[in-house]
Amino acid sequence: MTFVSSAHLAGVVGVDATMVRKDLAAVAIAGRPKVGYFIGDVLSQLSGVLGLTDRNDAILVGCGDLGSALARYPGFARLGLRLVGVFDTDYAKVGRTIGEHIVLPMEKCKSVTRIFRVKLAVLAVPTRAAQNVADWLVSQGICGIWNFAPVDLRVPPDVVVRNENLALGLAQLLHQLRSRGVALAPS
Amino acid sequence: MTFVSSAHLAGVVGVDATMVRKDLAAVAIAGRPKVGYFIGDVLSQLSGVLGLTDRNDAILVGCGDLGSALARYPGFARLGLRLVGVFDTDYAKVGRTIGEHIVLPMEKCKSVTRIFRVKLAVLAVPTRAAQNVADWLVSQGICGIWNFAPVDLRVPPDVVVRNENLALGLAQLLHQLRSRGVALAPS
DNA sequence: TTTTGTGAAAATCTTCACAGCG
DNA sequence: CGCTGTGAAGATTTTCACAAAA
Repeated sequence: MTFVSSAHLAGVVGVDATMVRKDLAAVAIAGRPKVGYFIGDVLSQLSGVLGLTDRNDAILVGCGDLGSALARYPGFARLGLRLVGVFDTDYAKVGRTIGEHIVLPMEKCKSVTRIFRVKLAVLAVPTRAAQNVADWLVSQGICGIWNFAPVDLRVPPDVVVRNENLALGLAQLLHQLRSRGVALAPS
Repeated sequence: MTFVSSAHLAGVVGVDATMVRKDLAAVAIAGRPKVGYFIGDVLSQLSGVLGLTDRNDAILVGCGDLGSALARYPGFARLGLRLVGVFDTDYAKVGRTIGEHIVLPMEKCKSVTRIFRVKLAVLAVPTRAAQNVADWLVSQGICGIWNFAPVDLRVPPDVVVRNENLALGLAQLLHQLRSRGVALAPS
């Protein structure tokens, strides 16, 4: 089983087989007639395209429940995300161990960011603090923010923000259920 | 400022103005020429379409870091999500207070689900336990699962699952940064 | 004149159909 | 044969252009 057909991939992912072939062709992954696609090729090429082959250094700011969960979240390591520092302003949390990390005081953030040339920050602070922290991070040279606070951050155009929109996800789920006629609260 | 134009909404959301008009028309929100759309209409109608006007009862299963964060996440209440029960199998956690909730033992889940006729479950258990818990929830009559474990759950076709794909979100952010030429790790 | 609402045009995305290759 | 690769057809989405309304 070192080869896989577009039809099989299509079945697993739940899309049309032609689509799979077109997409793989678009990222220059070639298959062989009669045989299919070499699984090694698919995996390595796809990883490359998605940027998972390089190591991705990042800092995590905010070690509340959500921050702690993220620091321990399984699978980030597999995606190449390496947290080179985990920070919180709350001195009660500083020194605590979270997964593999020890919480550092915010004061250390500047030097860690500079030493490791970190460009990416995971933001898991309370909503009211998010914009301020983001501004500060940007001034430190951060140019990518993975934002978990439910607020739209204002950043310069050269900074990329990805909002993890839990509220939106919930709305979509609710809508899907309702469109199937499921009542979510007893009348 | 009780009216808003499609052009203004388009600017805020970052899409074409015609698109805004088409979409609003699709959900039966009418505007008035020269004036625009009545903001009250837009908000109330849109809330209705998204199912945010009804109360949405749900249970939360799993009170680790992520579960705790979710139980406290601001904004769910505004979206109409009401957690009627918060559960964990770990007796060390049972009885603990998380935000407004008290952690209940899994044994109580069955009766709470039945009494409140809960159809929606938020799943925040360790990856290895997710499928088992999901199976059990479905057998209790749950028909919507908001899954935070990084695993594709196998459920009957009448059950709706929404995966909160943190890994995917990260991959997208990394890809965006790389396409802008940002190196995320020093060489 | 400004802004909605919408049919028509343009662009894009998806599927079909089949040549080519092993 | 079975499966890839791809041009053409089909479907859908987005944009354009303009009539109608206040």
